[in-house]
Formats: sequence, structure tokens, C-alpha cells
Amino acid sequence: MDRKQEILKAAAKTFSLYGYKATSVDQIAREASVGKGTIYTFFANKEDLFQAIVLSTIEEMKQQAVRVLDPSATPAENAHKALIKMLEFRETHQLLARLIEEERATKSKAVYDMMQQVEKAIVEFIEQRLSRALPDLETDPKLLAYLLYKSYVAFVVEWNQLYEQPLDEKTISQFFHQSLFKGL
Amino acid sequence: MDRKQEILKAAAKTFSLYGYKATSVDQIAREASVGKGTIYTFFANKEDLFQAIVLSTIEEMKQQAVRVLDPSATPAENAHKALIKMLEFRETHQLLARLIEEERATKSKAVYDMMQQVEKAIVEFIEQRLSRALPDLETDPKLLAYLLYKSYVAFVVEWNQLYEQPLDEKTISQFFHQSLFKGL
DNA sequence: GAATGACCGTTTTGTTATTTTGGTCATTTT
DNA sequence: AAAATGACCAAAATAACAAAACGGTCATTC
Repeated sequence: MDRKQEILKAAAKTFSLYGYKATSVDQIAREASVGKGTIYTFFANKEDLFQAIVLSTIEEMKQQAVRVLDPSATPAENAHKALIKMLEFRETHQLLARLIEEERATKSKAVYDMMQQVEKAIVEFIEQRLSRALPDLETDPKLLAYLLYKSYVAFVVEWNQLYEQPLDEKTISQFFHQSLFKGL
Repeated sequence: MDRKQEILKAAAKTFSLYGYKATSVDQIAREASVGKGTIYTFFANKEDLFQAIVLSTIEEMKQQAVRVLDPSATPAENAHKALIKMLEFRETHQLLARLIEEERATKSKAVYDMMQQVEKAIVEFIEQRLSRALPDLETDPKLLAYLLYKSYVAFVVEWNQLYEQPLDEKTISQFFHQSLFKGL
């Protein structure tokens, strides 16, 4: 395996384990069995390397979302499935889960920026699927995708932060079909 | 004016000016021209006093929301008006604006809890208006109110955190009538 | 020419001394 | 007698400083 891939692998591992800030470039170099200077021949700086890791994680997430799509299902059902899968990925994937935790605990600009990229990727994915499946929609697909994403986060992730009584997934999907997806 | 009101007035003023954590009980006592001990004859502790201030602020917000309702308007239009007004209040009112800032900058449990109460109050207000205006709704009004609140926050407050291109209020209200309010 | 680690200025962390804080309660004021 | 008060206390926050760790560079090595 070439050195760049070795570095990427080591960085993904250590970032996932300790988070962005708590991982030192020395640590990554040691894990990759590479001199520290070598890292800087492939990446401009620590954040640039971080960016590369996050980008490939986003690709992985999108692939998982594609895999869950069903050509025979309605656009609404596919949007639902894709969103649920991506939100699950966001909370399950070692790196992303670690970054969410790190963002809450500290207030690192770098981590915040990366999580924002993840958000944008999800919205963009939904938007593209939406405008492909429903080409002559009167509403702006970007606004619609953003609304769907924010609504899913609100119900799947944030509901429990505000209310004791948890919300099971059946209730959520039923409610969404009664409200959000009504006009779709 | 009696001492309790004097204390409440002083606390509201200093909390609004310096935030919760940066305001000391001594400071409030001085501002209220009252001995520190007197404060503790009316309130169990600093947070209890804070709570009282926030509760009355919430009442003020709800009153402003009621004032904006129009009996001859549709339930959707009234929900829209009330939400816009309450979100505006949240960002305009000295105390709440200060607390939002404080919550972002530090991670104080007390401030977080209070802002959560504000959120709950907004959702509850919308829920009550909704079930009064539309008594035989097939969807749970609490879920609907929560969806509306979260959607308005997403578009009115959070959109600019993710995208450069700002969203004018006309576009937002038009979009909501095409999507969220379609089934209402 | 690619890889390296000793090296550098800066930032973060650990430590201790000092100050400020929320809350109490014996005393004073009404 | 009841309400008000501020000196007082343990605990928490802050300041000041030393020491360690950090991201990034670059002369040297491979």
C-alpha cells in the first residue's frame, strides 16, 4: 500500500478514536509508520488531511443511502429510507459519532465546519434524488430537501432532548406521510 | 414598589445586560438597593430567581403572539404570524438574545434549561391554537406544532448558518404554504 | 527527489495563589 | 415578632506562571 493511503488509514483510525483536536500529527505519523514530514508532502496541513477523511466518509454515507433506494417505491418512501439511513450512519459511524460528541463538548471551528459539510451533503443528496424522481415539481427541490432533512433531524434526533416520552419510528413515519409527504 | 418586584426588576436588568453566569447575586442586590439576604427570603437560590424572570418573559412573549392573531385569518396564516412573531421576540428581546449568545459561548446547564423552556412554551402555544382552530384534525397537534416550530427555526434562523444565499421572508412563507400548510 | 525528525514559535496544559461567588445566619432594624 | 441585613464561609472561578505538547518547517539523509 502506498504511503498516502497508509496515512489516510492511520488518520481515519486515530481521528475516530480520539477526535480531531486530541489527535496529534505525530500520532498519525507513528500509526502510519511514516515520518511526520512525509504527511506534509501529501497534505497542506492537519485540517487538509481531516478534510480528506471527512470527504471519503461522506462518499461512504452516500453509497449506503443509494443502496437503500428501491426503484419500485414511491419518491416519498425513498426519501424516507435514504434519510433514515443517513441519520443512522451519522450516529453509528465511528468518526462521525466522535465528531458530533466533540462538537458538543468543545466548540472547535474545524469540527463544526466538517459537520456542516456532512449536513450539506445529505441535503444535496436528497435534493438530487427528489428532482430526478419528481422533475416537474412546483416547489424548489432544494428548499424541500432542506425541509425534509431538518424535519427528520428534529424528530429522529432532537425530540428526546425536549420531551421525555420517546417517539417510535412507526409514529414518525406515519406522521410524516400525513403531513410533510402529503403534497408529494 | 415592594421589595420582591424591585428584586425582579433588578435581576431582569442585570441578567439582560451581563447574562446569567456573569451576574452575581451581590450585583442584583446592589441594583435593587436591597441586602443580599433579602433576596433569599423571596427566592430559594440564584437559579430560582432566574426561573421567575424567564417565566415572566415567556408570558410577555405569548402575549405578543396573541396580539398578532387575526380572527378572520386562516389557522395556517395565524400559525405563521404567531411563529414569526415569537421567533422575532426570541432574537430581539434583550434577555433572550443575551441567553442565546451565552448558550452558544459557554455551555451552562442553567441557561440551556431555560432556553428549552422557551422552546416548549412556543410549541405548546402553537399546539393550543392549532387544536382550538382545527378541533377535528387527524394528526396529533403536538407533533404538528413541533414540526412547525422546528421548520420555522430551520428556515428563519438556521438557513444562513448553512448557506450563503439568504432567504427572504416572502420566499419562506410562500414555500411553507406550498408544503407544510398544504394539508391544513 | 522523496522521506525524515530535530527544531522553532505558539498554543495548551498543569499547578498554585488569589479572588469572587452563592448561600447562611447571628444580629440589627422595623 | 417578623423582616431585613451584611460579615462570614466553603466552594468555585480566575489569574499568573512554568512546563509540556503542538503544528508546521526545512536542512539533512536515504
